Amino acid sequence: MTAIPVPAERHRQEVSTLSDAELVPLARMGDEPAIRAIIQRHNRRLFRTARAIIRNDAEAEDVVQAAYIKAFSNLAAFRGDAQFSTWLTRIALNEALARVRRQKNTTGLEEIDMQTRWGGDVLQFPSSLSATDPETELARSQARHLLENAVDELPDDFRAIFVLRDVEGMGTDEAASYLGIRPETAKTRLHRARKLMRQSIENQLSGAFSALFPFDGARCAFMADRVIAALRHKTP
DNA sequence: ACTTCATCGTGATTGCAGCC
DNA sequence: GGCTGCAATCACGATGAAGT
Repeated sequence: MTAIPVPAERHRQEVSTLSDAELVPLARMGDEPAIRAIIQRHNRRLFRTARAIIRNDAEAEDVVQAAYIKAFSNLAAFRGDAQFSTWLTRIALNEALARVRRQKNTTGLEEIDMQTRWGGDVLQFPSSLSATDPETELARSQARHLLENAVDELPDDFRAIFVLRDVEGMGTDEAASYLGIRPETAKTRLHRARKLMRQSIENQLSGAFSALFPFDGARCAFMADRVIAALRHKTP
């Protein structure tokens, strides 16, 4: 049995189906469901973008929040020349870069690095596949940590382009314009970022390769027993 | 309707020059 | 010497026209 939507609820549902171009005028008039719809739609991209620059979850959340506040307070400034998402992401990016500059002035880089490395779990990679069993979930979680560590180890410039292109799936030109660099530079940085990612992951896994397909201990001894038994049986 | 081929656009790779 | 950006080139997939 489906409940009949009350007007406010119906408005919320209708609003969630609108395009950004349709939502913006509503948001300008202070329409709360429209503002919520915009936030829900762009949260992930903004967080990832901010997280790529900041390397700290809590800080990235702050940045995204500040970016939304700034954007909704200055919606009149959005002329509609570019996509709304582009405008929004650019604000978050500027906010994140400004915060990094402030941090560099007030905090040692090493300290920021420690916060990042030991600050816990993070950069939300998409988990489109549903969990199946605990082992699979554990393996997926380990793989995510591996990737997140590798991303965190990238130099700032490389990390930004890597996240925008490979995590967010932007095109070269779009990502380059977000970062204010030439597309050629974006390509080179992405290529080198991927190379560094490969090296980093290989380093993290170097011990693991030798442990693949283990065949030792009791299993090995049992095999030896069987071979010897077979040979004894064969020789007269 | 299907297959083949040419064209175009986008991304990947690499070499080289300039800078610190 | 290593890092970075630029430019040239290569590779590949998407798309549309032509032929069967």
